[in-house]
Order: sequence, then C-alpha cells, then structure tokens
Amino acid sequence: MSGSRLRDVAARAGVSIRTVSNVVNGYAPVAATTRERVERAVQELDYRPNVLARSLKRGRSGMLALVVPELDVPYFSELARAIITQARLNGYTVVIDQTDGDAGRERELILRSSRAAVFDGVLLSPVALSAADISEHNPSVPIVLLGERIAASPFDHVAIDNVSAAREVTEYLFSIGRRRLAAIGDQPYETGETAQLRTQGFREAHISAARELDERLIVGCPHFHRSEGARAMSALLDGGGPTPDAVFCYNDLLAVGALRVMLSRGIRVPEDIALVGFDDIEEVRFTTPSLTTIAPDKTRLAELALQRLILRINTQDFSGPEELFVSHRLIVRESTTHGRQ
Amino acid sequence: MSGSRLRDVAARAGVSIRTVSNVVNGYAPVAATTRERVERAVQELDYRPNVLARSLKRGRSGMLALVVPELDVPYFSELARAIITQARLNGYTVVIDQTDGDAGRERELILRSSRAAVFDGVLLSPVALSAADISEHNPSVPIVLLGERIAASPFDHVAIDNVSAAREVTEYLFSIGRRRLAAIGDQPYETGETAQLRTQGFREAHISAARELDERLIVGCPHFHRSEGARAMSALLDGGGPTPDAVFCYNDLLAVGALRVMLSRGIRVPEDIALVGFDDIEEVRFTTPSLTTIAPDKTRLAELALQRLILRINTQDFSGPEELFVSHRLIVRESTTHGRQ
DNA sequence: GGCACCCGCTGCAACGTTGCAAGGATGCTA
DNA sequence: TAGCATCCTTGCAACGTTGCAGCGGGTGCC
Repeated sequence: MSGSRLRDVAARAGVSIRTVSNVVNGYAPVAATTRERVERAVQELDYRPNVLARSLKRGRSGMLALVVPELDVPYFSELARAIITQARLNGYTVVIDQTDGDAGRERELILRSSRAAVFDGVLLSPVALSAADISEHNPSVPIVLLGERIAASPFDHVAIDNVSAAREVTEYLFSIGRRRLAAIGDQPYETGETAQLRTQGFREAHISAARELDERLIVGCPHFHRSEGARAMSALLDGGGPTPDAVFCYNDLLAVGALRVMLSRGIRVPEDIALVGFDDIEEVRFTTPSLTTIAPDKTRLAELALQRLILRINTQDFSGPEELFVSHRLIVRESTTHGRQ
Repeated sequence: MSGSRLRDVAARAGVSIRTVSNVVNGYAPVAATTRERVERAVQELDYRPNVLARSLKRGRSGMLALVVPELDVPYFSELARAIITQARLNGYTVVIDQTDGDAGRERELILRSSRAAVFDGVLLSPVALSAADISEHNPSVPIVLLGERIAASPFDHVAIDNVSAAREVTEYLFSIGRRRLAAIGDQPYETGETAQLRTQGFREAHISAARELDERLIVGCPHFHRSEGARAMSALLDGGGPTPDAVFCYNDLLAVGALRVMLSRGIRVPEDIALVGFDDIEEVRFTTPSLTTIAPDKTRLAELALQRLILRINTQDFSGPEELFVSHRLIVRESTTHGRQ
C-alpha cells in the first residue's frame, strides 16, 4: 500500500484533500467525527506525507547539514551523534558531509553546491575556510560554527573556552610537581586558531607561575591524528632539546599516539612523563594508563549550536553573530596520577 | 543573489524556462550560442537548481538512509565515512540515522517514518529487526543489509565470511602454540547471527585441529563495547574456569576492554595471554601492544553495498535477494607476536 | 424572527522543476 | 522555388503538498 497520496486518503474518507491535510497537520479545527474518519483512512492506506512536496510548498526542507573534516575521528563522530540526536528532538534531519580537511571541498560544500541550497541551516566545523571565502560568496542560509572559528566572519560560534582549559591543564601539571612541560599540537597559521588559543593558555599559565618555557617543547601538528602525535613525541624525545616530565596534547588522538611512542620506548607514564589529552573521547578511558583529559560538554555544545541555528532559521535574523561558550572540566585519570593521589 | 529560479535565468538569458532546464541538465541538444548565454546568466544570478522541486518532479530524491546502531562506535563511523564517500561518487546524499540499538526505533525508522518515504534506498545495519517485522510492514524502498543479516528477509546482504574469518583466527592462534583459547562476544539469540557465525568458526577450527574446547571459555556479550570486553575478561579470569592463553574478541572494542583488564592485572600480552580482535579499527594500531585483528575490506563493502542498492533502485527489481561477500584478512600485530616472529 | 458570527470544510493556485510532444527555424535537395 | 529533414526551442501540464480566501450552515443574541 505504498505511495498513497493526500488525494487517495481524501477519496476514501469522503472529504476534501484540504481537510485531510488539516487533519494530518493538526491545523484548522476539524470535527471529531471527520477527524476520526480521516485518521482511519490514513491508517488503512498507510499514508505518509511526501516530505519533498511539503518542503517545496513550505519553503523549508527540515534538513540541516553538518560539515566535518572526518567522520571517523572520534571527536567528530561523538559530536555528530550528539547533534543528530538533538536535531531529531527538534524535528530536523541531519545530512553529514565530510571535507577530508580539504579547503576546496569545504568551500564547495558551503558556498556553491546546489545541495547546499536545500538545507535550512548548516553546522560547520571549519578547517580551512577563510573570511575571504565567505565575503566573496556569502551563503544564503544560517551557519553556526563549531569549535574552530573563522575570523571576522558573520557567523555564530560555539566552543569551549580554550585558553582557560589549556591554562587549567598547565596549572594542574605544575600542581602535581611537573616542571618541564611540553605541548603537542600548535598550529601557528591562519586556520589554526583553536590550537593557538591552547598554546596561549599554556603560555599564560607559565607566566602566572613564573616558570620558564623552552620553545623547543612546543611541537606543531598540522593534523590532530594519532600518527602525528607519535611523530611529534618522537621528535620531542630525539630532538636534542630538554626531555619534558609532562606532555600536554591538544587532543586525545595526539595523546594516544604519544603514549604509544613512550610505552614502546620503556618510558613510564606518568612516573617519567605525565600525559594529558583533550576532548575526552571514549577511547582514552580504556588506554593503559587511562588518560587525563579535558572534557568539553558535547551534549550541551550540540544543544546550544542547534538552539542557535534554529533561532536564526526561524527569525531569519542574521545580525550580531555571537560567541557562545560551553563548559568543560578536567578529568584526572591514571596518565597523571598512577599509584598516587 | 540567492533564490534565483529557472524562471529568472530564462528571463535574463532571453530564452524559455525549458531551455534553461535543458542546459542545466545537459539534456536535449542546445545551440552553442544559446548554451553560452544561458550559462552566463546562470553564473550571474548564481543559480542553483532547487533539489526539492527536481526530486518531486522526478520521483527520486537522490537521498539514501544509512541506519546504524551508534555512530560513535568506530567501526560504524569508519563504515559511514566509506559509505558517504561512495554515495557521493554515485551522486547520492546520505542521511544517517541512529537506532541506539533499539528495536522499536529501528522498526520506526525503516517501516513507518514519513521520512522513510523520501529515501530512494536504505542501507541498514540491523540490530533488532526480525523477519516478522518485515513481513508485516514491508517497506517500499530497496534495502541492503550490512553485516548482520535478517533471517528469511527479502533483502540483499553484504558482509564478510564470518565463519572463515573466525576459523582463520583460531587456526592462527593454534599455529603460534596457544592451546586454551577463549572467545568473547557470543550472542546466542535471534538477532546475534554474526556473533554466532564467529562462534561457529571458532568451534569448527577446534574440531579440525582435534582440540578440546571448554565451554566456560566462551563468554557472551550483548553489546560490543569496550566496557563489556572488560567485564567479560574479568569474568573469564575470576570465573573459576581454566585460564586461557589466548583470547579472541568478536570485535576490536571488546579487545580494547579486555586488554585494559589484563594490563591492569599485570598480565603480559601476548606472553601470558595472546589477544585478537575483529574489525581493524584505527584505534587498535596504536594500543600497546598493538592488536592483531581481522580486517574486513570496508571500502569494498561500501562499494558493493551501494552498487547493489543502486541497481535495485534503478531496476525496481526486488527479486532474488543475494548474499554478497567481501574479503578480509588477518593482520598480525604485537598482541600475538611481541618480540617474536 | 432576523442578523451576525463562527465553525467546519472546501477549491483554487502556487512552490520550482521536468516529461511530453509539438512548434518553428534553418539548411539542403530536387 | 518548393518540399523535406534536421536541429533547436517551446508551452502545457503535472509531481504532492499547503496558503489563502471564501462558502454554507448552524448557533447565539437581540
């Protein structure tokens, strides 16, 4: 019984198409008996509204795009899950697009694609989009940025306070007696603002504590993957600089890579070197040692981002982009406290 | 310049709407000069086809649904990535739905949801759907099953040969001198066919090798999560049964959980107990020790599943569901060979 | 008893696109 | 020059739905 239309239901129930529509949408007042008759016809014919036609008529598709670099990076898949769940609660469907960290693809998806036009809004975790791109082809739908910002862009932005978080991590490491801290993950170029904020927090905490900071202990990483964490850690150990007694990685994957290198070299974590990550992905609760990390409130982040996006969609008010912050907390695990505390 | 329609382009180019449509779609023969004029107008107005209207008219939405239990389980996010990529290559857009392993939700999504009607096809990684559900409300779009089967259902099914894979693992463990093998992940009930096939392979290999199998060494797991792997491993060690010298986990997450338990108890892997997983998720290349595992060809799986689904969509031929197999291989890493081989 | 009002229901048109089939122009041949 | 084929272009209708405005009949009020 698939493919029945409003028309068919109307015929069966002996009412007009419009009335069926009203019943289905709960719009206008409909007499109880009529409603019942229509509902029975809907049941019998297994009628399902054609979302396409409805969207076309209404001018809204009920679809949101979630644009992320890579879906199989745990942070993004956990975020995607939260967002899909939230979106469903708000009656929206989410389409996920992957940019593979490619600037061109990102531009394409947001700005030019014909598919872009069908979305009521976009949640974007930008990697390479610059303000210049935006001003050139300004997109027609509301966009909310997740995590990474785009400087001087007219978009709302939801993230945690990266400077504070990094400062907390650093202060915590000092507080447990570590003195030579390394940082893995700096990205000193335009599209790496998040990383830069973390470096900033790292630096600020050093200054506040009146500790010296050896620049060789800050290692850059163009991508936040496990393999890069391993590479960076090796570089740190073999680079000829001072050996740190604690390492702060800008995300958990980097830390996993770093951990692997340390363990394979017989370095004890945390006895010889303490380790801290960022994101609190499920994976690092099960590493040995389990990983101390910063846990952003992902659920809240999804909630806020969606709330904001939907607000923009409904009001069509694109003015005064806002910076929204989501709370985070430091979760202490074995990689900084094994056997102690 | 957003929101321009075929009509606007036609007006600007001084041709009929129909001709613009022909140019945009590359349909009928169009004179070079006309084409050029239209294309310029398209550029100038930044025209983008309205996918909704097009879909409505054509009777195809160009959207596929990917239904998975949990997007943040690495196997599924890696699979999702592959599928989204493949779908894009074929001109399709993917919408991901999560069932959270809930039977009701799964039923809802596939069979009743009004949104279901908008998809041209569905890729389903079933958890709890039974043949009874299907026959009751048979869905109107083609469905291809990924991984888990639904017994006696009329759907194509793409998966690896689980029995062979499990047998290979088991034979491999025997070949490196292990004698008391445990298996974690059995699911001896209707919706656990995949797990049962792995158990079957595990058993068959024992029989072929004429080894005895202590039933206490087969531990069930309703969900394939890290925490369950940990629980199962603890049960194995504390259960009073024989202590295994090798453990075969039915997926990598279970193995990660088991590994954590072993390491925290001071058990050496693989010296005391060897460990094998299943799925080859990125994560287990970086555990210490790295994990020996079965690697299904996920890219090929996505490819095959999509090819099959698109075939069904295009032919509207729902007859003779097929069983398609994807190759796999055993990847040997440290968790079975540390220091040796 | 008449009038105004409101409830419940309806028809028409349109959202932006494409399928169909015919229309018009052009060039070539006889 | 007429006739025909070819090539390009077009108008109409429809996909399934909802916005709008309006219509008829019943009810309440004066």
